Amino acid sequence: MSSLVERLRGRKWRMTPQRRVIAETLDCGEHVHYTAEDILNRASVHMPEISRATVYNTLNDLVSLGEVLEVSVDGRSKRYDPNIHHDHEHLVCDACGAVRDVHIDGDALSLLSPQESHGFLVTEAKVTYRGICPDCQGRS
Amino acid sequence: MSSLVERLRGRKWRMTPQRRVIAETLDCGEHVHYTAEDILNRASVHMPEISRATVYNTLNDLVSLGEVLEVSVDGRSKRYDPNIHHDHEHLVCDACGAVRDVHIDGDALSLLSPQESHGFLVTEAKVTYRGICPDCQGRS
DNA sequence: CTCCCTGCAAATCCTTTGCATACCC
DNA sequence: GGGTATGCAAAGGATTTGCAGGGAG
Repeated sequence: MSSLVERLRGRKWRMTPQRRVIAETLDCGEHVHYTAEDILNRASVHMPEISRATVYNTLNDLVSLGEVLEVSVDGRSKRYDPNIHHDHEHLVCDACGAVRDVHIDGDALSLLSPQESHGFLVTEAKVTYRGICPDCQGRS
Repeated sequence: MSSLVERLRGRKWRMTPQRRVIAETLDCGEHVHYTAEDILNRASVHMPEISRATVYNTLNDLVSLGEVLEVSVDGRSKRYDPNIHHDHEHLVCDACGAVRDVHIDGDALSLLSPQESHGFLVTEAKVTYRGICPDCQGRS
């Protein structure tokens, strides 16, 4: 599977230094997803002048392009998931809010019986697992 | 199952007119969950002077008490679910953001194999179904 | 009578937007 | 060079908080 940067280049997306740094930062967190603020902080290490607005704009562009997924697990900041080409679910730490990808065996869609759909046209099922991550277990 | 208002009375929670109206409003949406702003609007019908801060404070208190669940399905506003005493999952409309409860047959926790837990102490699995609600299907 | 809930307004957090400039293609 | 991404700062929506007064127990 190609990296996000490679895929974007392939789609002839206008590439700028800022956008490259953001895409690379997203790829680094392929299994642990960051908030916009996280991305800004990490990108700033390699490019101190990068602006908050550019990070937000770029993340929204990537979501619109369908190359990155927006994940909301708490009411606070959204997180961004670059790993859209593998089907997966999310595992959230109740202590620190970290989010990582996991793979499951079955299909959660099949757990919903037709009469429980209440007239909705149901297209997707996502499972969110919650618990305490290894780091936070150690800290307790 | 007792209503939210009855349970709160039983827990000797300090009851005020504002809090009663908020709790009753939550109970009205037992299967369709509201945002804080929704609650404010609906409560205002019965009590026009009620303040936004009181609604937010009260909702947070109820979440802390464990009597109401906070639900985040998009990056926008949180929604509040008073139906914590029945195990259930959520069905979200991608068009209007409405959230309602559904019941499923199996258990999503069992879909996660131990080696996929990545060291997390996993305590909960929640499925979020997405689709288009009957109202929005009609509107399209 | 005491404590804490309420309402108001200001503050805070996260995110978006307007505009002039810079730079990718 | 044209069009668009960038950076800054200000605006915007959602939620929280400080403080004075009022009402529940």
